[in-house]
Amino acid sequence: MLQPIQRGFLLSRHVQDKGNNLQITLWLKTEQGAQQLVIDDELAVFFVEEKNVNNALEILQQQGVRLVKQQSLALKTFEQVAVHGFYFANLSQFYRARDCLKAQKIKCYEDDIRPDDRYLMERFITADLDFIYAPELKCKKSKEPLAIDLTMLSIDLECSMSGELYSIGLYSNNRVKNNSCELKCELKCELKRVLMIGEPQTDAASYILWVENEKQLLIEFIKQVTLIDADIFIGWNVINFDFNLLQKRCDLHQVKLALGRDASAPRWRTNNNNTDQQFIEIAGRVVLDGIDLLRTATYSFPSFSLDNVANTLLGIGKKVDDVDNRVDEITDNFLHNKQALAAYNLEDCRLVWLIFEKTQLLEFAQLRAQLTGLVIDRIGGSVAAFTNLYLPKLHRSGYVAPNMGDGVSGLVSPGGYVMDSIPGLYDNVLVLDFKSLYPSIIRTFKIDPMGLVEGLLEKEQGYEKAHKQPIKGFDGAYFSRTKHFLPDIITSLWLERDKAKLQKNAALSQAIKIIMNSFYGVLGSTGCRFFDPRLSGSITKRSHEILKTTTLWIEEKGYRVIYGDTDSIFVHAGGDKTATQCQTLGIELQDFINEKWQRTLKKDFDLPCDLEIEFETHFTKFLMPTVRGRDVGTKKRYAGLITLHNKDNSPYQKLVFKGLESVRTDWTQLAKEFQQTLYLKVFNQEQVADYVKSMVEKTLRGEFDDKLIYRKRIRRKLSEYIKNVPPHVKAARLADEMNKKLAKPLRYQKRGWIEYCITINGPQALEYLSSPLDYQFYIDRQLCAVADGILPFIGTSFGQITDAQLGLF
DNA sequence: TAGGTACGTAAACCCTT
DNA sequence: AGGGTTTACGTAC
Repeated sequence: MLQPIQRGFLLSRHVQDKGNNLQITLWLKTEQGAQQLVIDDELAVFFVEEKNVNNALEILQQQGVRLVKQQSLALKTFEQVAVHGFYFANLSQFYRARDCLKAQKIKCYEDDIRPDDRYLMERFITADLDFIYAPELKCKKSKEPLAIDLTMLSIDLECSMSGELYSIGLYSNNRVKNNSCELKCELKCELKRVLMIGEPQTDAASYILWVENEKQLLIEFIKQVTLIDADIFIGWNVINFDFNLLQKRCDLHQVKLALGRDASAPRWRTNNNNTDQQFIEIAGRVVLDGIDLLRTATYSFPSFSLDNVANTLLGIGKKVDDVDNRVDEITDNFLHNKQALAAYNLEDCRLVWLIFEKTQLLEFAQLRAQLTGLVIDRIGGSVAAFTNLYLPKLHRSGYVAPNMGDGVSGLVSPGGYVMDSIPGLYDNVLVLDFKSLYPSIIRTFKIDPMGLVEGLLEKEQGYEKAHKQPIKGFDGAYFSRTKHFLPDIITSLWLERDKAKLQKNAALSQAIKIIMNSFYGVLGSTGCRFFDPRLSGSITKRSHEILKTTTLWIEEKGYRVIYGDTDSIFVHAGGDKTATQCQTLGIELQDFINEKWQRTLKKDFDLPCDLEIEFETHFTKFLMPTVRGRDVGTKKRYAGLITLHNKDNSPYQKLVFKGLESVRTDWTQLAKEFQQTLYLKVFNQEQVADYVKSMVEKTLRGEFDDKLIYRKRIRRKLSEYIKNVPPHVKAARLADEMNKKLAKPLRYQKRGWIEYCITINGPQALEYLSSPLDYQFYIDRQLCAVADGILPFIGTSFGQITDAQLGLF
């Protein structure tokens, strides 16, 4: 009897040796629930150049490595050398073979591709798959993305300083599928639970579940997890902290941390090269960390503390205490006010949940998995994503992929082109941007690893018909007009992104944008097997040409280009224009440039043009500062005023800062507020002298003491600052010396960030501030530096204004 | 369990005097 | 003491 085809979303994959064979385990979420698929007839494979085959076979035989089969294949390397496939029954033979051959300098191709990844990749399976038992298991890519809901569970631990658990919070608010009701009807089911060690309190909230001791807490947690049976755990630093601690406490009490859907304990992996990053595998479940995922989605915060992120994204204010006090407070609450601790515990779980909802993080992660084939909990992975998408296509065109390092040569490819700016205080500056410039260059000029190989062959062999001539790149590169993949991969992503934008699906649009932009970076990264500076160089050098040529065209029309960076051009429209005239001009320039590029590429390359510039911003006022203390214009630092409209169409002004002190986290609040107010006054042609003077006076009077705090990252271990000891490191060392004296934990030894002030005795950490603040330092280094960025453009300076002030005394 | 380069600024460091 | 160079950080794109 024919089994029905089932479909599922891939939660995790795993490969291991079982007996003498490989076993690939996939966990899926299907509409009927979670399901495990086991594939055990796969072989591991790598490829060896034909000329090395006999030698390789001999070596493997000598070493007693068992080869299942070896065969000639219709595959060749980028150097056009034929290869044989070497197949192995299990991982251990595969790895031994690889090591033996490597030791004998015999090159193996694709020997770093794990069999589970290869199994999925070669079937073009990313995240959605169809499977059938007919009678043995068969998997294939689902034709269209599935709409399978994954359920999440937010967890958070509270514990003592030394890691003894107090309580565990659980929160979820998953959508509930309701089949009896129309599609529109969406039900949510809120779950609140805090497992708390202690005597049951009769008046306590009903979500508190009292347990006797730590061991019971762990057992109850496992029970709850099994009962709730969520697909995804979420939390804040949840792997490195919460799960890590759970594992330790379970080990201590000899409790099996049976969180897997098959009741297995987690598998842990550490990052061998650097960092303390740990990876966790739980059978049939996934752990997603909010911090990592926000970073992957390109969110950036001065601090990724839960308080700060919740505050910024949700506007939910929780008091931001100092760390020591917080730990004390938790312990104090555990001893005297368990209900308060439970509420606090639950609230943190809920905040994480709300952040995931607000930023569509789960949807983002799911879409990324569907588009790239990366597992849903993967951090980073641009290179792997590229490989997943590219490798199977390459094989079907008769090539094996090069190894890492194959593409290296003496060449270096440049980055984006940054124009020299023309400093000044301007009215009406228009900004035009090329949309996704690098991806559009890849599309237009057919930049592609295999395309480069084929293009060079075509060039060598010569083609009579002009239209078949490969496209000239840079550094001797030629790209085939017809044989390539990347341009088409980008084109289809581009179309998906346009759809996503139409549907206002921000998470999808963002996921696609990140993937498209990562392709250039990957081609220029030596960590990628397809790295070749001729590829990245043909992208960036073309972008230089495009930016310079576009600038020329605008100038030929009689407008002055005052700046440009990588894909943007800043045009001075002239001070005599109305807002409407500026809008019209912006559109006019945009259309003119787009049309001209179409014609130019047709003429020069016989290519359709996917480049597209867009008029994006009209600055009514704009400042392009000079480099500090010099006459030349700066790069990557500017400010401007734009006019926006409320819902009722009433206009309001918005200040924009790029690169300047206002947007730098390592400048004081004083400098930032001063800059914003001062720039606004200058843009609105108001008097500034009184304001500047009053800021100086108030600073001296101590009115701004709470705004004089520097915040800076400590990017290395404290002991690694040897050649140079910057102020923030001085403050950190002093603070930890104090901590040592007071027998408190050291806070700054391993990376992190510090808040400090400059006192008359030098830098001191905020928590050990003992000397008076050095007001003159702040006036010179923060107020003066900010003021002199703009005041010269209205014919004055900080010195001039404050000298006059001193003159009065 | 490998996306990139370009750039400005502050302060420390180092050398010469 | 002064000036050039290096280090560290954060940012634009």
